[in-house]
Amino acid sequence: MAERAILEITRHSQGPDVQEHEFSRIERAPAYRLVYDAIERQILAGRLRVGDPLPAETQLAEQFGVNRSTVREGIRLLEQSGLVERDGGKRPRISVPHYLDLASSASRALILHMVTFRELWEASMVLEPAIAERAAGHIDEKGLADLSANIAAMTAEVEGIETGRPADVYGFVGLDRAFHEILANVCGNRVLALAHEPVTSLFIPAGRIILPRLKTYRRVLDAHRYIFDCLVAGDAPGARTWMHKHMDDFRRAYELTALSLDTSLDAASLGMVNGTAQAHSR
Amino acid sequence: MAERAILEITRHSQGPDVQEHEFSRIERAPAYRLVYDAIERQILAGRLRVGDPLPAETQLAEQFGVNRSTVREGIRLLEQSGLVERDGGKRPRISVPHYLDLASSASRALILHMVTFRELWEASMVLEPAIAERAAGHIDEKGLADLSANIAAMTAEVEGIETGRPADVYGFVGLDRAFHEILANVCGNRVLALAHEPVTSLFIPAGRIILPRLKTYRRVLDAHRYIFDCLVAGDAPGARTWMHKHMDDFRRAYELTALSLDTSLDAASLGMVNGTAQAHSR
DNA sequence: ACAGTCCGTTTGTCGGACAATTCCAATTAC
DNA sequence: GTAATTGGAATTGTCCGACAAACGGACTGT
Repeated sequence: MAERAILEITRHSQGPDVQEHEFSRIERAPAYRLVYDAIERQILAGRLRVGDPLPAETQLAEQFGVNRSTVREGIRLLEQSGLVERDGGKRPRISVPHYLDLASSASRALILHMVTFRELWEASMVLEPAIAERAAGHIDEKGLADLSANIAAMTAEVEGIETGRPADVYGFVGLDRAFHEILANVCGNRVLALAHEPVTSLFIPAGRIILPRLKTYRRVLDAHRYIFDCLVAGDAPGARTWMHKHMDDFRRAYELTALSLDTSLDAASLGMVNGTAQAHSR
Repeated sequence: MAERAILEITRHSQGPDVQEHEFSRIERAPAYRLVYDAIERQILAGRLRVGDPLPAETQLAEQFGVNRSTVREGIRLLEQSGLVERDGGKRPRISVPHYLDLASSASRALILHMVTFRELWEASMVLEPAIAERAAGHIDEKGLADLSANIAAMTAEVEGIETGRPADVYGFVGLDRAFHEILANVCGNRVLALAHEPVTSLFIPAGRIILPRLKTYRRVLDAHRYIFDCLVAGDAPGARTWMHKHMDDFRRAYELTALSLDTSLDAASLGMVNGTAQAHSR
């Protein structure tokens, strides 16, 4: 019986609760947005469960009493907000957006707002040591293995560079980022991991500026090694301390490049286009 | 001359680089997504500037060589990702997503992943004191005025409650949230503000659980007052210390409700539906 | 200068159509 | 009996054409 009423669209037709002198702002949302809102509510309320396929477009159109095109536009909104996931040409399925996916678009927004390197560094001085500290108490076997592999790869890269091979800056920065990302994901706190993600993303352009100029590859690797050792030993204060030093190194290196801390990270220094393109191709 | 080539769509038609035995996975992104990618690139590259109106749908359809419906679906993706903004029935305009908008959907994602109160509290113990500390050095006249008004409103509310009036829990939690949000926005660091936003969002359901049970209204107000006084005096360490106490109070209160710190904040316990609906109706 | 009117443009929505896939189930081959 | 095939129904992606409503701007009358 409730089958028909599962999905209902609500035109927010401002009821007769208008004041006498003041008229409340008249709100007209397009139908495709109402479709989006309605389906979103069903998902958040749990009536449409994660993993289930989305009802067919024609069926939705019929239930909502709108055209299929309108329903499709609403579904696009859901798609971009991560609440439905389509895999190839298959039926789109209800899904829970992974918080880290959303963080990548947040970092894009930050770049467009031209945050400065100082802001990035300050935030990382707050977050990274806290994450390292907690990671010492929460890391598991797999996390340690991942970190170990990451350090091994970076070691190989650094030794290659020191024997004269041209540096693969992109690859190195990627390894650096991966190290910090692993830490965030094993620190046992998803809120911190989410808060941290834009920081790692923004470090990529910053790293690409610094590393080729100052060649601090070995120094980065050593810091990672010390942190790793602390994690193995379960030494939370040590992990925090080393991470703190590691981050402060980064600021000093940036200052040595003669770039002001208050210059903004702009989209030109990017890889940004690649970054977002990747984010959408799940 | 470049007028025609400003917007170009790239079908990723995997060239003839297929191996002999292995066929590389053919990738078919739907056209509406290619439209999205193409326009996004133009915006990030700065060829479509913020504030400009988006080209007309028919024009885009013609340039891309696809149907207008397809273009429209692509625009919906842009819309949800915040890169275009439509105000009423007017021409949609290119816009830069405000990072805080994106954070609200991130906090929704966190709820769906059932983060625990402990995670929320830990993250706030890291972020809130750091923000308070920085706010002491950066706050301006307007920020102080906003905080002052916020505290005045909360004072009125608390005094009303203490004279027997029934407590407006929703209103109080809203004021509490606003206080912390103002702080984040005047701390002079947008990365921290972004990282902080999901924390304030998630505190709303938590506050609604705690406050009516323990009636710690006065205690919250006092903490806000102490912090405010430190900000006025430019006392950064003091602001940090009081915020630290304020957050720790919150944990203790939560424990007193006999709820485990490791219970998750679920969508049911919160006006999440309202929250997101509000977020979209900018 | 200002208000009102007219008209082209643009968006929102509708209806229908069709190719390409996917899904599912019955059928066939072993 | 089980596995492979095949055929049709369902579904998505895309296209076409159409129209009402709202917006923007020019034009006009006062």
